[in-house]
Amino acid sequence: MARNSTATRALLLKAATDEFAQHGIAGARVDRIAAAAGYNKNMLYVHFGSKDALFDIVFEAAVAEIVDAVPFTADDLPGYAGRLFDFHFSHPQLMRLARWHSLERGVANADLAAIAKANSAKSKALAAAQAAGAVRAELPPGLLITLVVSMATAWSEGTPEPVTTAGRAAVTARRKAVVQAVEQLTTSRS
Amino acid sequence: MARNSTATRALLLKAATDEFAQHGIAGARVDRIAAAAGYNKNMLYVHFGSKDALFDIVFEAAVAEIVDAVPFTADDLPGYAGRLFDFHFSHPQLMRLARWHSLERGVANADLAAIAKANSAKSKALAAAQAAGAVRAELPPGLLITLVVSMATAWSEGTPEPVTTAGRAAVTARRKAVVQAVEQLTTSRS
DNA sequence: CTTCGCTGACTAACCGGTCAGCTACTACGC
DNA sequence: GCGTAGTAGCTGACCGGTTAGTCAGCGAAG
Repeated sequence: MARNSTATRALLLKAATDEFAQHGIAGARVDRIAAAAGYNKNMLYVHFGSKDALFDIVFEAAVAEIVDAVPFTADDLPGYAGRLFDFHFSHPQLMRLARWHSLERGVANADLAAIAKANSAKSKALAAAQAAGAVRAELPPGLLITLVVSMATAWSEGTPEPVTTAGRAAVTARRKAVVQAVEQLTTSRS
Repeated sequence: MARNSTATRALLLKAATDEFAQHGIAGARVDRIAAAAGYNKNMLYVHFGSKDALFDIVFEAAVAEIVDAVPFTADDLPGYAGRLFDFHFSHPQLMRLARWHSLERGVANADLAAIAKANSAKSKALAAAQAAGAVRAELPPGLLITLVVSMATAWSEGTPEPVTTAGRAAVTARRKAVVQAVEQLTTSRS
């Protein structure tokens, strides 16, 4: 009953994010999204055009959220890994979204350019840090970044951990292991 | 026209593996599987019962193939990582299958037991290797295994790399990076 | 009274699953 | 060797439920 376009759009987007994160593109149901948001299905088409277009919008918003929530620090890779770990742990949906995207959409040419650009910026910063001696230079910067990200996200399966005491302890142990491993990859041998 | 049950079953299973690897459970189409195998859709139901049951069978076969194709060697983690990398590079479907499974099926209780069992066997072997001084003991064995596997599979997105000279070079560079990284995690500091 | 936000009802296509029945192969009586 | 009955393998046609997407129109706000 709000009769407010921007608020409606936000509610639909939120509901769509949940639905896509849980079921993917093929498994998502437009009716379910509309119902969860408390609107009629048609509003989705008024605002976003189609199911596929909606997924694109949802996904881009998620990526933007990740990118500016955890900034890249070339001279502190362990810290970066730790923050990435934390973010994905507290936002399991976004990780699921990314995985659905890679499976159902593949890596399109348009994405490749964006990824390459973002990656080369990070690589360049990391290469500089390596040249300055702040980071061990044994691994090529581009590959090192991928390995670090991979380890930081190794445990994010989308299903949130039970919040028991034991569960929490396991999570902090994992976080510590990730940070420690990245330290071993980036610190010069004594 | 073969009129041969076992051969038919194998053909259907092959087609189903391709279809599920590419589209997941929700995105897979039974008609497409049957057509790809050169049979009528009904054969799928005669042999496998339902789409979901078919996926289970496909998935279990894939897991079995991975497990006995690349054996775990606690005292040579870099080698294990390299072999895992190679296998997933040459069998991109199986990795996709595993990812579809984790997204669409989640981690069910039945799986948890099997995973825990397989993991604890590996952990135990790795802990022994660490105690013997063959592997650096800085990281807990269970966590170390996950990190290693995660790095070894960091690049398997399911889309096979173009087989250009440049593509091949990039792949070998990645493989080298993985092995090297695992070495750094497992070799004692000099 | 006009416009924006919104709804309920509808549809055409799709999709998993079923069923009656056809066809080729086998076994067996002669 | 030869019909013939039985059966396993297989097919095309069908069905009911579901789903993305559409459309005409209603009601509130300015």
